[in-house]
Amino acid sequence: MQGYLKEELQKVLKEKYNLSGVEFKVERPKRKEFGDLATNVAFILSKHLKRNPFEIAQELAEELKKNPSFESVEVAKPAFINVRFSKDYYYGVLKDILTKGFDYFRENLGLGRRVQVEYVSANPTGPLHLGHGRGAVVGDVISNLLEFYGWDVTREYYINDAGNQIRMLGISILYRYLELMLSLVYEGAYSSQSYLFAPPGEATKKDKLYARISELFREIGDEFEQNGYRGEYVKELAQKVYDLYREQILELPKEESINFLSEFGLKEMLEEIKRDLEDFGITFDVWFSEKSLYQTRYVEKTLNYLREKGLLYEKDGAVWFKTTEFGDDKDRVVIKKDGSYTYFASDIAYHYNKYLRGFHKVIDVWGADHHGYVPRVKAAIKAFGVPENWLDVELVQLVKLFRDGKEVKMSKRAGNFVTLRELLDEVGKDVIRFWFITKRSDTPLEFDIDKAKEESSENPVFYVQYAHARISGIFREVLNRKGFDAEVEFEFKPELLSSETELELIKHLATLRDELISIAQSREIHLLPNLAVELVKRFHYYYNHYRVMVDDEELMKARLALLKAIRTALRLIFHFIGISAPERM
RNA sequence: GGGCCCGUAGCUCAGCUGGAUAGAGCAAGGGAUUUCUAAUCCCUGGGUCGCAGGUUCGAAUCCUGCCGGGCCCA
Repeated sequence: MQGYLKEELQKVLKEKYNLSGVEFKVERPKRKEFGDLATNVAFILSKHLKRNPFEIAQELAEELKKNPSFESVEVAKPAFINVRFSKDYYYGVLKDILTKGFDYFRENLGLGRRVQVEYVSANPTGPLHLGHGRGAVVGDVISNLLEFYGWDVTREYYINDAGNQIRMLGISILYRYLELMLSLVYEGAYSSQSYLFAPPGEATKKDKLYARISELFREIGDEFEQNGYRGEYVKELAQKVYDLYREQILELPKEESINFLSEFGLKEMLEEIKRDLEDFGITFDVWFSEKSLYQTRYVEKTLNYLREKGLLYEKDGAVWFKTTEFGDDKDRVVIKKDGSYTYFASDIAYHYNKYLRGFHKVIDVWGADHHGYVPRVKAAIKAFGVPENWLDVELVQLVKLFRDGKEVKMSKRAGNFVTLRELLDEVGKDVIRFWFITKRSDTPLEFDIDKAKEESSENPVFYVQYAHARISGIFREVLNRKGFDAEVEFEFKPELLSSETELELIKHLATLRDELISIAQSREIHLLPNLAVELVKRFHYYYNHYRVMVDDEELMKARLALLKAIRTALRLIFHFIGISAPERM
């Protein structure tokens, strides 16, 4: 609808003033006296043409009036042009939605180009917390939108499996495992004959166990105290290790046992993360391992490339990357004094890898605590000669959880944060997904469990889903009582929908198409819940004021057609948000 | 100390590439049910858009300063 009017205006500008590429706004006025759409084009033109905007508006209006799709074209006060579309235009829209379904709303914005959305990418050293969950939803919804609008989307999770934190996970598991073993030895789990008796002059097996436990405690105790992961989940992992391997871990040399447990923990955590995300409706096309960048020498190659370009230098025993040449506020270390690579080094390599994989665009969804990181990664990209806007970073702020009006911070499992799983089990996927995108993602979100759960009847998620269930209910009843199946394609007379309410509803659907497109372009996904509520509000009003199942069969069919179109739009929005469309509630 | 984000109704938030009388949900008060699902609808009240300047035909929107909150870096 907006697109249509814009095109028509551009044609007029070209013919009448020989102007092209003029940027102006076409939008839905807040007050319906101002028509279906209004444009500020005359204001813009007055600057170009150096003429009175009101006169220009009048000239343009005269041209537009020739088009039968417009019922009226008026010029208002300063110089707005208010356009009203004809009924036939709207009836055409309704027919279009019924025949094309989702495709009515589609527009090929991506032109099949490849885009990568990287999101979550949480360290696999603990369960996902709420912040990760928000990032997960944001990334997923963006992906859904881009996919629908013609992009070839790759959803990717970057696994930080190379750094010291994985070793620390191993140490933490080992520490908890030692605690577990110690208590078992004390409690007598190792008190059978074979453990208690030994040939004369030799220590018993039990004593040996005890000595080994003490030895390992001494060796890793400090490290655990300083940097260990303390969440309950580490104890669970240790228990799992014990269930599988009993005391065998003690028989390994220290480093070997740490490596073994690191790998074990990594694998377990990743599986858990995968499960949590799947229950959240989120799956990835690619799980990209940081470690693989080292194994394939990608980091090395990338740094060599930079070195050849003269962008690396040594200072204080470390290797630095001249990111300041590309807009960063200071240079960054890529190889530390001790010869190890920084995270930044592998991040550069990762993004170089993304570029070489041929993505036309890359969107990184990051926690907002990484915002200081954006300039240096962008700098790296520029150093590769890649256009800066090739990468977009969506920053996602924290989620604060409230219960009984108080902030909930602690979780037994994670130690610090409430886990996504805990919230998922308590309030369910749909509610979380909906609420997590109701606010712009770069500002902190407050999530009130009581509102999300206990007052579910007043919850916008249910409000919106209820509309879908109601429509489905009507279709069921129409089939039951009248034997008419509205699910299959049927003929109808749109002109029977002649009331103001009905026409407004169709208009709204036409507008919705424009708004969804604009959301996909700007990625302002926080507007999606609003959009759903707006549409549903109109539907509920309609439901309460008009009966669909009426004796006049033609009228009934026309109204069913309208409901079907509404349901199509609703399902599409639900699909974007990733919530279910219930048949009954 | 430097940087980023935020401040709009009692609460949670839209609106911010300048545009017509600043919106929604919740909460508060009143009303609608022989119905295709009342998890609904209708009505009412509620605002110095943090404060002060500036830019211009016009500012919640752009600029500057200040106040308050969050985060990152040193």
